[in-house]
Amino acid sequence: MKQSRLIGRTLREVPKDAQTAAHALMLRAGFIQQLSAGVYIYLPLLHRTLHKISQIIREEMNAAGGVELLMPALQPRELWEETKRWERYTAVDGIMFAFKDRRGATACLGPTHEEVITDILRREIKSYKDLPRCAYQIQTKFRDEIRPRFGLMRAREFIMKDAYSFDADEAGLDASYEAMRQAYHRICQRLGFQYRAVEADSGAIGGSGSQEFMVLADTGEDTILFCDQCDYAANQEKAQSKLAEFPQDAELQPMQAVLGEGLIGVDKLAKFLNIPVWKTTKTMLYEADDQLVAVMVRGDCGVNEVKVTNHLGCKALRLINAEKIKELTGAEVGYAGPIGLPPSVRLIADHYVKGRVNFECGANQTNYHNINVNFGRDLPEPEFGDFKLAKDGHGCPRCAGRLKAARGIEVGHIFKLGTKYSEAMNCSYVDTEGKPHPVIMGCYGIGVSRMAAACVEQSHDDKGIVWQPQVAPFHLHLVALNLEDAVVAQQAEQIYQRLQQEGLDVLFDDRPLRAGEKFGDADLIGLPVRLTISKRTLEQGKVEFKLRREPKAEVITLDEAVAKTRSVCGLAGR
RNA sequence: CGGAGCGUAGCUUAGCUUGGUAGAGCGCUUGGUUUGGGACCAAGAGGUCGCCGGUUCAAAUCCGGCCGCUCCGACCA
Repeated sequence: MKQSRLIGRTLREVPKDAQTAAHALMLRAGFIQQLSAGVYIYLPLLHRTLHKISQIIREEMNAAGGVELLMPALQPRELWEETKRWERYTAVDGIMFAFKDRRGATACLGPTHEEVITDILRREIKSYKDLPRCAYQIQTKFRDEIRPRFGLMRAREFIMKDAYSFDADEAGLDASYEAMRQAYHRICQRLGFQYRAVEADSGAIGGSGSQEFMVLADTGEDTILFCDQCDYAANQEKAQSKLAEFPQDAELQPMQAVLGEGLIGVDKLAKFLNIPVWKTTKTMLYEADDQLVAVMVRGDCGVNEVKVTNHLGCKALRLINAEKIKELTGAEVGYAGPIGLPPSVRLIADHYVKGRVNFECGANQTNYHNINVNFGRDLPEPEFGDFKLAKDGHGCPRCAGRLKAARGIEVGHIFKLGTKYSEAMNCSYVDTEGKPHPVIMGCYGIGVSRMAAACVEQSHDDKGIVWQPQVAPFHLHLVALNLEDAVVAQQAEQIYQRLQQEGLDVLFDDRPLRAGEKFGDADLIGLPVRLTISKRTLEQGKVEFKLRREPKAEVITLDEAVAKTRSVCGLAGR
């Protein structure tokens, strides 16, 4: 492609909306433009990269037994009513773009495609002989995110690869899931990511297994935890952890309410009461759908709302507001405790709240804290479960190691779905005895446009993007100087043709600009190889070859440059 | 959803407090000198100051409404 024909000019200054390095670089280098909040134009350079990423994904999906199709983005409400997800996605979470068409029928722009694919397959599958099946598509998805962020990282319209597997039994699902898991690893490896696969929460979607593929980056929106000794790794929503346990008092002390004004925060509180922080207790009040719930965790921990949501089986869980807290506890925020709550409040507690003798908790009275509280004597034992948020420094749940925290960009997520959709939508098959069974499903997503952003996030310097050859929009940047010289211009054109004949993707900077501007743009765009030709190099019968990731250039023959470029870009030699 | 901020030329912005009909840098056009890391000189083009309404002799500026965009919050019990 001739750069004089390219759409998407480079910008010298950083657009003010850019929040991360990758976002700023994509805007400045002419890869994206914002059309509205969380909606981006994919300019030609990015379009080519998206195509290359998609192609790698296709190859791995096909190798894993997937077949590609393309489903409508526009979906009817009725399908979503079948799985009871319409209300959740519109009214509860509000994540779906929904509207009425001219006939008054309600439709939506698909945020995901479980309903549509299940509809297709329930007409396709009759017998166990029709299984397994795995379908995938690469398509634009729409999600009305609460807060679009970081350019392509969290957009409201984005490109996703979604795959769905259909099996007759659990063993089949396991095999399908495993094939996808391996394909995902290969995709991440081929894209050159520094990444980790982590255990993830499968949430209300249900199912028995789920993993996320996280590209490691400080700007990542998710926190992951991994063991420094074994291979345990999980996202924070899912992560379990062990806490240090402490020797307990031999005797129960009398419970007592202590006045301690304005002690917000467990560290201050523990210091004031002269007790260790682990003896303090946080009691958080939530509204779970229309039920009130109090969650107790040890004072040095936070509540993992995902774990609580799963335990309660509720749709929405949110902290209640200050007024309501006062109404329920009779105290200002900060003094809630388990004793004396109205019976309408369901009390649950983290495992590590248990087993403590003479612990502290809020007294449900402003400025008062109960000390020397004990289950059994002062209050009945609540329901126990794993409700705490795992953190850096906690113990590994599998071994004696410690958990470390890191930030990650979720580029892929694989799920065992089970029969949630197949049962709701009656997608079944008959076995060898003619008995019907619901099909067992899995679903597997990759954020294609997010992967492009992750590539830039992981590979850039102060001058611009440093593309990995396999996803770069072009293999090489042919930068021609001295184009006012007719001989140079003609030879540049010939070299451009020759490089293309060699099977290389070439961006030919044929613009009549000064060297500095051209080199600046080349660094910004970040193609793996830069070939410079000028009066000077052509007089020597050579070209200047430079790798984007290396500081130095060398002057070599065109043949050598072609061979080196092919090698750098992983193309077979000729 | 709650809170905050912003909206002036393609981009980055000054001007707004204290009303008097808009200025800069980059980019763009033309001419000239330059020509391997964003050069210089000269002359230009380009703005309904987000939209609607109000106050006023007069509004980018003050007031109200709307729209758009951005940021922050959802460990505090």
